[in-house]
Amino acid sequence: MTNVQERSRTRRQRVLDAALEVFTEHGYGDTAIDEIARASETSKGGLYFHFPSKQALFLALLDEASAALLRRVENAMAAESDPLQRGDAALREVLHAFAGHRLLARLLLIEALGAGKEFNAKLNNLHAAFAALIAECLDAAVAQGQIPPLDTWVAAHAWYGAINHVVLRWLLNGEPARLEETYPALRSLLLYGVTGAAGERVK
Amino acid sequence: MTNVQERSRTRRQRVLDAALEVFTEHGYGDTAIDEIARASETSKGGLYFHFPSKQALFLALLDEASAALLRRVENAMAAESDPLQRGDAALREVLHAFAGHRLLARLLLIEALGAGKEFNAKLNNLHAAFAALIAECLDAAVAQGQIPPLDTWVAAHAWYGAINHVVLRWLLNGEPARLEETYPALRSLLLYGVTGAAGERVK
Amino acid sequence: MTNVQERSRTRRQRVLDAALEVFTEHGYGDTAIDEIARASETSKGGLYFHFPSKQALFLALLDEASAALLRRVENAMAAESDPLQRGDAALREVLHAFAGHRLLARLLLIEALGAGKEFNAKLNNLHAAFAALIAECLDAAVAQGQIPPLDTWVAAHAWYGAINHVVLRWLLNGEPARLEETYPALRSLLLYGVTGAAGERVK
Amino acid sequence: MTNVQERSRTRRQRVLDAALEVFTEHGYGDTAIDEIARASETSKGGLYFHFPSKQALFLALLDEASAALLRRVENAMAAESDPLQRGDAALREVLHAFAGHRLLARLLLIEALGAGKEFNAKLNNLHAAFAALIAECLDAAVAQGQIPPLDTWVAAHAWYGAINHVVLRWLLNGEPARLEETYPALRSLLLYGVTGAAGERVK
DNA sequence: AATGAATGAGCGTTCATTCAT
DNA sequence: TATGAATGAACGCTCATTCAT
Repeated sequence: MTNVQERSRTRRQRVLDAALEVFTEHGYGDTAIDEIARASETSKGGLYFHFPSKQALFLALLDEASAALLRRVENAMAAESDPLQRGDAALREVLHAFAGHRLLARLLLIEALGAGKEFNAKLNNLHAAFAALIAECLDAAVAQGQIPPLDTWVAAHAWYGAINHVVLRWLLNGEPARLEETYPALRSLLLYGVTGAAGERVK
Repeated sequence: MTNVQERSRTRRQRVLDAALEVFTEHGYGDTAIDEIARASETSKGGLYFHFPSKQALFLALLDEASAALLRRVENAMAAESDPLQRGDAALREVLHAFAGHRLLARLLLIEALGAGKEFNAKLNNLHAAFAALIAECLDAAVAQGQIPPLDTWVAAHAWYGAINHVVLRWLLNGEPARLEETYPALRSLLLYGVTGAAGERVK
Repeated sequence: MTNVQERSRTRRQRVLDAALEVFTEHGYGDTAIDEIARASETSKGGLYFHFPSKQALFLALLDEASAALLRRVENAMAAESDPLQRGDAALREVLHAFAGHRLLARLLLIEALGAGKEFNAKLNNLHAAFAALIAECLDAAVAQGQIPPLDTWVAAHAWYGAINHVVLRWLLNGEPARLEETYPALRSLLLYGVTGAAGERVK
Repeated sequence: MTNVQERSRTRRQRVLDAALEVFTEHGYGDTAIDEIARASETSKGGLYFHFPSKQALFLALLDEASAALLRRVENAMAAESDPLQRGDAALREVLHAFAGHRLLARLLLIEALGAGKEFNAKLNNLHAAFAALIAECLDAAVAQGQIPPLDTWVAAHAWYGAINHVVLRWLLNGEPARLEETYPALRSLLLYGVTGAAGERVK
């Protein structure tokens, strides 16, 4: 990689970093391009050299964030072979990722939703990819007879929604203080529901 | 109530109705006050007579929508005496309410989130109220020995989040075509988790 | 006319007057909307209330100027019955109008041309209307046997072009100091060409 | 001339060619330097090596175009010895030149006018040079007794204006389809005016 | 000679809000 | 109560120009 490319990548990344910070602080609509330029120690023109529009910048951010989250979760799942363990790993990793990167959480769970219809496709992709990961585990678990057959589409999305909402509460309300301590309760709920079924616990 | 007051209320309500429609179509940030004025067959000045600001109008809308949703769910729950039945009724009613009033769903699940920090308090209230309803059922069920003890805060929010996410998919992606047909799968998941525990099913 | 309409018309007219002045001083492209707003003692927003865009404002100006010029010339022609006298009156009036309203001349002969393709249609209309007036005279003169048959389309446009160019020199170069003193020479040229034909002069 | 100088000239010329094309398509104000750079397969920096500013580039273009037009007309006139024949040749050649090089016509008759006051001097030079050529013929014709005395300043400019306007109509309106077929009518009008004086036609 | 990333002033347009009527 | 003309701050974006390489 030449120096020029390196510097270019540096600048581009600086803009993305600043954009994440500013967008998640003020929201898409209330963020001025000038703010991002200032925060990235660039000029407005320099920013527009790397990103053709505010929308494109936000989109690039969503892409990056979605990919990073998915990568982490996929890696965590790859370390497990048992289907339900893989689902468990996904849950743990999502909580861990969001807990460790509050801005990423804000971006994906809050700002992307209200930013406008243009961004829904990106969100759809993320949701679908996540649900696919979860559904895959569940299907495998069903195939292995670990769990009874169920509507994996609904289950996968409900699973993801349950996690998201808990994260959302943490983001909006600061409750609970440590996001990851919700893990046992969430795990239990998703595996056994509210009726518990203590006697049949897997593993 | 005098005729004047009545007319005033009529006008005010017309504005709220129009605002719901326009806000949910374009989003908070991309909605111009003029549009709402036009849609409610009022003038901009007339609108500002009834609501002191755009923010206040949106807030009033959130209030109204939240209250309406809560009222419906509370009524549905009041008809049941068994704790888990009450939770079941809540689930059914939320799906029913959102399925029958897509704009309400958009407003509460999408627009309110991204509209800015000023509206988070309202959302917090709604989430908290909902979680309280659910947690109350669960606590009662625990007290009656129907279900084992569990973290009702997490369970209540996860429950609500699971529903919301399924509704969100329906809003963003049109999937499934009929929202309410997710009810059985959601019910089963929330009660028994993915492990099913068919033998212990309540009711 | 109510007071409100009157005030509105006043404001609108003030903007048009200021726009004529500023556009003709700096050219379309180099004129900032702020300048026009300042010159018309209005706010930018107020200006945009009356005209939806810079282009529309310029277009309105062209419309007004074209119509005013045509009206003047038509009136001057209406006072004459003899075909060639009518053409003569047109020539005289155009010179008179431009001499008395330098801004109008600049607008129609300079700024409108270079302002962009969007405005060519307006110019085409003006040129066509003018040529039609002249061609009409010439056709009548031919019919009455005053002059021999000729290509009236070319003659009419050449006539108009000859006048315009002399006005243009006056605008760009200040030569001659008094525009109207070119009238006799122009008249003679248009009627008899460079060969003069002194013996056959009409009238 | 060294190879380097040659290459430089080549590059410079490529820029001028591209500039003519782009300027006449979009107008001076709406043309971005990037477009010209792209069209000339150069970089922005490379373009600025050859021309110090956008204005200077346009000016150079005007210079080149004016000079080319004048050269052509002067050559055409040099082939004739009779004064009026020389004027006739000028008329023919102008029509021929513009008909064969539409971009040159656009540049000189449209874009240069509206591009701003900075370019008026160049236009003045062109107009003056042209008028001088025509006036020279006319003066000679007067001296030889071919035509009666007349205001050669006005006649020369009116002559040029008449031609220009016909060309302008062709540029803006596409009328007539073949510019050069206006030649006979223009020639007759300029020589004999609308009154024709058929009996006295020179040549 | 040439490149293209970077600059930053400037522009057209929008829109929440005000206020005279 | 209601109207809509008017305000003005703010914003996304452009582009001529510069300069390190």
